[in-house]
Amino acid sequence: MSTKDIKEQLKIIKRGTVEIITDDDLVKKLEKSISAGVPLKIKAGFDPTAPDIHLGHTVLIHKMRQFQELGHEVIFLIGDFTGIIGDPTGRSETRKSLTREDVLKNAETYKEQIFKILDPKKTQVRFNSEWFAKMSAMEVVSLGAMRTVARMLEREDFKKRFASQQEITILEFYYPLFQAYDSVYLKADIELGGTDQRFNLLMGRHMQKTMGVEEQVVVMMPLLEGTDGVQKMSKSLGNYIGITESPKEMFGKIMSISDELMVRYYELLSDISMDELEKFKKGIKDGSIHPMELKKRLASEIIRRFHSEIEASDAQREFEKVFSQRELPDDMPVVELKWDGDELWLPRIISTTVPPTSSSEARRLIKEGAVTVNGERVTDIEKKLRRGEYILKIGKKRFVKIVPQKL
RNA sequence: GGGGAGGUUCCCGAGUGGCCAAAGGGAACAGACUGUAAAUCUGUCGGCGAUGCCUUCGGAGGUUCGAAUCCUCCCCUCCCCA
Repeated sequence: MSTKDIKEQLKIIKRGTVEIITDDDLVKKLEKSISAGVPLKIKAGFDPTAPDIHLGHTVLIHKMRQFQELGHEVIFLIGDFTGIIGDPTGRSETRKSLTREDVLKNAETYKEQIFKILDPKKTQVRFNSEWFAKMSAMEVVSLGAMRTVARMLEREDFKKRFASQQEITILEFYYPLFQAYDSVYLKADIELGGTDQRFNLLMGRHMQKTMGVEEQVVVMMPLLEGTDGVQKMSKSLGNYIGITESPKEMFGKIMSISDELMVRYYELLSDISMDELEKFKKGIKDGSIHPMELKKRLASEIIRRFHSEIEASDAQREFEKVFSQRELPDDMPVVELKWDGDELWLPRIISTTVPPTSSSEARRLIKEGAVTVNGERVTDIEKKLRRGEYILKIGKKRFVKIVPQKL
């Protein structure tokens, strides 16, 4: 059990949150927990639809870790049952149901990844099919009595779909009810979720109250902005940093975020304390700390978590070498090139060795001064190269080593 | 079942007979500035050894010297009425 007092606990719990419903209930729960020496049950549900976990998903997991460190009991709930229904949240159209096999496969991926953040020994992994699979029809139907259709239609996405005459199946109406029942069954003290989960989280409170279980406190976390700093991180927007990406890619992506976003990432993804973060902010303001140094530190911390200490420092060294000192990277793709005659036209060489490039594209790049051959910038689109070895650099980050194909 | 709107290059979206490889915005890619910052500014943004040629505007035909634009049929999406 946590030795920290309520004030300290609250400070940690509130870090990065958007809203807590309600603060008073949270304080009461903590008081009770401390006096009785019983940890709180923290529940967070995950819909096993996303095998590609990115940093945005880890915000919640990170918050779970913090609860774990405070000595509370963390339940990582995999919604294998509800995953088959498909959460309609945020969808403008009916979601396709996943097959049972998909769900289980994705759940495995989740388990693999979350323990890079959570302590496996202190984490309960549960599947909600555990209780739903054996529920009687009677019980299921009775869940439907929990809410009226009018209340259901208050939810923004349902409202929109209903108004625009798109279909909403009764099955989808059941999703929030099932999620809420998870909280009832587990007797959750706190449920964590993103701001987009508001309706479902509150449904949990409602159902617990109705069914005579103490109401859970709802802790809502923000949806992390992607690398563009504006829209939420998502794979479809291409602004994500996946946690299985290579250390090199991760380092590069993190270094390219804005300073403001870096502060945000520190708050939501880093282990450093808020006090330390305050010092950082001051340092940036008065110029005593260079933001770039802090960004490197952040990148390093994140890579260490998902890869290793060594890979983190390698990634940093490589980054400094290539981008700060403008030297060549340790390894670059080597392409064998067949020379038909003595000389080959440079745009031709580029289009055949740098994958998504046409010769038109290559001409443009040359005109724009983006192309370097053995360190020399080339701006003549008529340039030809004699048979031999060359190192091409296209833009800031694309390198290719050309070697003649053996005869 | 009846009525209406529409499908355009990665996305949004103009264009309604030649001046259209197709406005504008976004994304992306480059260059400058830097800290690979972000922001900003500038340029590029179908293909081709190219002041020209080829392929693109839902699909298939047709009219025309000439079509993304007009006609016919088909496919798809959305809205209204029942």
